[in-house]
Amino acid sequence: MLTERQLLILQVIIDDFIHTAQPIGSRAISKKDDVTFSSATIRNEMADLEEMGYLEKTHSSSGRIPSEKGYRFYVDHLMSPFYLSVGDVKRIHNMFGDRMMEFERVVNKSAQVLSDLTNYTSIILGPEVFETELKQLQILPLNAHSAVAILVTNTGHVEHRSFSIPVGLDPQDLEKIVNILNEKLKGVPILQLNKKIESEVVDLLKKHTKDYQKAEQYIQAALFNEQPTKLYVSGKTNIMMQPEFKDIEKVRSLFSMIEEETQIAPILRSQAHGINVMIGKENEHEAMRDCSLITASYSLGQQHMGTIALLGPTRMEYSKVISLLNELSNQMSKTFKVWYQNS
Amino acid sequence: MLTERQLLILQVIIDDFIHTAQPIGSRAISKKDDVTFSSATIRNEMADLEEMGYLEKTHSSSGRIPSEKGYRFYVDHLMSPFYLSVGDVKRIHNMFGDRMMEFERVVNKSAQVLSDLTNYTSIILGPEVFETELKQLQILPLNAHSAVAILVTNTGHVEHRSFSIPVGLDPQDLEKIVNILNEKLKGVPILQLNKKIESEVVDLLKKHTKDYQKAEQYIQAALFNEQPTKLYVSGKTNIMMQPEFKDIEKVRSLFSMIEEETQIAPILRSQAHGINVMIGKENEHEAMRDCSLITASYSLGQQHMGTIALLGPTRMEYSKVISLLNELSNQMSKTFKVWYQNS
DNA sequence: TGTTAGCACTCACATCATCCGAGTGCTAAT
DNA sequence: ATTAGCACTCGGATGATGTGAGTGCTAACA
Repeated sequence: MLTERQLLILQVIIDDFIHTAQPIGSRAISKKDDVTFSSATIRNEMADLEEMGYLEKTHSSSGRIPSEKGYRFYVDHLMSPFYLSVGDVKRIHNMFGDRMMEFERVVNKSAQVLSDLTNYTSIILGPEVFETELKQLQILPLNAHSAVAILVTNTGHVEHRSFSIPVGLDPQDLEKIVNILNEKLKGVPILQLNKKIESEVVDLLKKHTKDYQKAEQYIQAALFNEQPTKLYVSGKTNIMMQPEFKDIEKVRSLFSMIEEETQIAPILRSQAHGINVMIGKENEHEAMRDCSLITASYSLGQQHMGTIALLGPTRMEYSKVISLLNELSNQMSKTFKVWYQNS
Repeated sequence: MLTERQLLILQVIIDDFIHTAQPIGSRAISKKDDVTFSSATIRNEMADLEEMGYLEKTHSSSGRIPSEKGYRFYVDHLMSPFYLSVGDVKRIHNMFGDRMMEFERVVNKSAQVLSDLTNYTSIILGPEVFETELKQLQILPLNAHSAVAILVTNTGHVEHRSFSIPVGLDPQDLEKIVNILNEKLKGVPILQLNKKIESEVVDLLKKHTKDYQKAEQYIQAALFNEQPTKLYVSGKTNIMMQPEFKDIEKVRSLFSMIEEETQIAPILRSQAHGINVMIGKENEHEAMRDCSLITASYSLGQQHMGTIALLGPTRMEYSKVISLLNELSNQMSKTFKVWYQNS
């Protein structure tokens, strides 16, 4: 549909615009090394490309800039693969080589490195706990009226929650409850905890404890406070360095969205596995009209765990970002496999 | 030193400027209810106030705005007490009334509410663990080569860390180590953990375990990964709504500072107990040149725990902010006392 | 002697005209 | 089919001009 020459021109324009953020004119294109034809020819071709919707003008006599359709075409067909520098790859690998094995830390660090390497904003959706299993439950009284409940999963994820001890609960019963819970719940997938408790634990509790009501209350407090998926964001200030975000109102609306977990988390969660690119208005959220969002998923075996994303202007270094995300998500998946697969 | 009339004029100017962010002229002042004298008189007085350094002009024929010295005087001598609305007080109290007793949550929520009530940015420095004691240490193997260490303090604070099990460490020894550590370290203040281990635990370990080297390594990994004090920030976008922050470069430098824990934490930590007000250049940090920072401390009994701060433009509602911070820090101290004092 | 009315003066800011140059579209020549 | 040439467009920079809010100063007044 597009001639070789048109492809070349489109590619030159996008590559250039990604780095300069300036409209590019026919004369400038004609000076590029691999362009052999004159500026007049280029003007004609550009007019055609504009008519087809791949290019835009900022005003009637300006140079051209890529349209969103142009970016989409670029990403799908035109983009040349980006070869990560040895240093960049090393930085990614190093995060996993360390003895620093805290899950949360690795993810957090990943977000930092990613925003650092790209100068965009990185957002990582922490692992969903769905398929993980309870490794151990512990309830530790702190004093007469408060205690802390600690829940460890087989992936090394730790949840803890302080709460008041229901007045009048027998300390003896406390211990019994914990023992019962541990015995019955160890190895149970987190998602099924609730069902399991109803089906097998409740009766036991009734039998062994004086005050079942209190105990029930107790368990509820300890286990079932909502625990939203963690979101790791890094490099928010990078956004403000992009020339397309000189306008503070734009930045503000974008920031509010990112800070609101309930806004951004579902967007990341709804992305398909693998690499996804959302360009400009392809993002349904108002504030992301002139941003692109690139997402990659990471997993534990077949099990999808979470999403890594980079947010930047539509004028984004797609090629580099995609390579980085690929590298990181592979590395994460690989590492987590080693850590947890055979647990 | 200042006449009654000058005090009145200074107060009117600051009160007005705090709300409008506009320079205020003699005519406007003369129209205020409690001002009885003419604009010409006011002009003379303003000229004097300017000479004394309490007021400034933005250009030679503009109205006056408060100088930093003016704000300082206002905060120290002029400010009328702010009576919090019943609703606001309720919102603060409610946070503590709930069964939601997670320490981190209360602090986090506090930051949110604070930024919400003021439209400034709130920063809370989480509790230092200095004087808290180790309640329990637990090491839980997840699989053949990784484990999670969990450390609980008497205040219900939980730290956890995943790490690799040194290759070749005998599982038998693992249990022994944990037992020894627990026996010897229970009740020891966190700060003295290291010393205590050296003085009492090391010898025991040498005696009871086959491979002391490995064990040492193990303990190091589990306990002494740096754990920076948590920082809770909320309402960053509020800054961008202030007219003095239309300039994106200003916002960016401020944001970078806030996001960098190593920058902002020491500043908060170094504040004296009670309420502190830092106006404009009184803040040594470059990016805070035209901000004010108001801090309040919260404590557990006599023991200082952490700092609550509000960051806004120098044109800040000092009176309201101080009242709110007072209310919150008192409430926090009071609540924590009930929770942990008699543990 | 303190207060006030009056007035000339200042300066930011908005508006408007002008100029410049990068870039286009179109036409005609190659 | 390509390209040189040229008239045209428009954003952005520069400068002149007017307006109005606000000042400082002087002189009159209580």
